[in-house]
Amino acid sequence: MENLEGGDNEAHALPGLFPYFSVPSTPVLDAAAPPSLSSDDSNQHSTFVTAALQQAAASACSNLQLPPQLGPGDQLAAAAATTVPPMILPPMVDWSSLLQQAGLMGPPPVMIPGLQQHAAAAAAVQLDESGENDGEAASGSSGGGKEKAKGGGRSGNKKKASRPRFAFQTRSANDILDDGYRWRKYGQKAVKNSAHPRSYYRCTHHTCNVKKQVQRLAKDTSIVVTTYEGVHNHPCEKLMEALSPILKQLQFLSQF
DNA sequence: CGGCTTTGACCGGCGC
DNA sequence: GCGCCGGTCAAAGCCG
Repeated sequence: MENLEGGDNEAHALPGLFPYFSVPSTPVLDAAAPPSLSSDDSNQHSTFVTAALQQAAASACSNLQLPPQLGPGDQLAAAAATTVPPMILPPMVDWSSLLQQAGLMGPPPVMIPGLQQHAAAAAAVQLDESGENDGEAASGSSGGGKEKAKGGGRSGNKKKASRPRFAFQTRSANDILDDGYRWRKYGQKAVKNSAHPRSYYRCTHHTCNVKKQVQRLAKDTSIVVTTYEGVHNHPCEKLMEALSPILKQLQFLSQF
């Protein structure tokens, strides 16, 4: 495992997937070797998004033409804003046109230079697998999940439908990356062949069924592997919070 | 008091 | 069929 060149400790936005990170962490470059989270490969559907995305995110930050009132810290938020999938943006604001007018975003769909290949690959995984059971997220599992477990109405679901999963590694002392979303921990399990337990989190948003698993690599405990399952169907709260003053300005300016 | 974490138990999938 | 293992539930406790 190698650190990203330069070993920057900046937070990194993972375009379209993980729009907001505020916890300093070092992304891990070695994308060729998916983390062995467990003895079996239960993450066979995972797409490991590492170097390319982080590089792209970094270049996106540096390429952005930002208004003078934006500090370096805001660059990340702005960069993230350019990469948030349209589906998670609030409907009341024409974000893309606003950002476009401000020079923060190119014509949709947004693609960061250098990212196309990997993002497309990731998107392909999403499309392929989410097609099966997109309804699950919509119907919500808050009730369904319960029924699935304790004896209850276990009728239909024979095979657990696969959902789009994305995993990435960060070198960080913190297990929990602040990705802007709110997570509720619902389980922790000791994993075979690993001294560190795996933690299970679920997005706290009512209609969102995204889950994530967090675990430290057995071979290199300084590396945290975060696996996201599903796609958020709501805005990133912290991102929106961070962007709201900027967007108010943009809205104001767009009137002229 | 609401939201969150902890933790033991339960369940299904899978390999043998 | 059995046992192992990963994933999830849910009660209990903690915390602001």
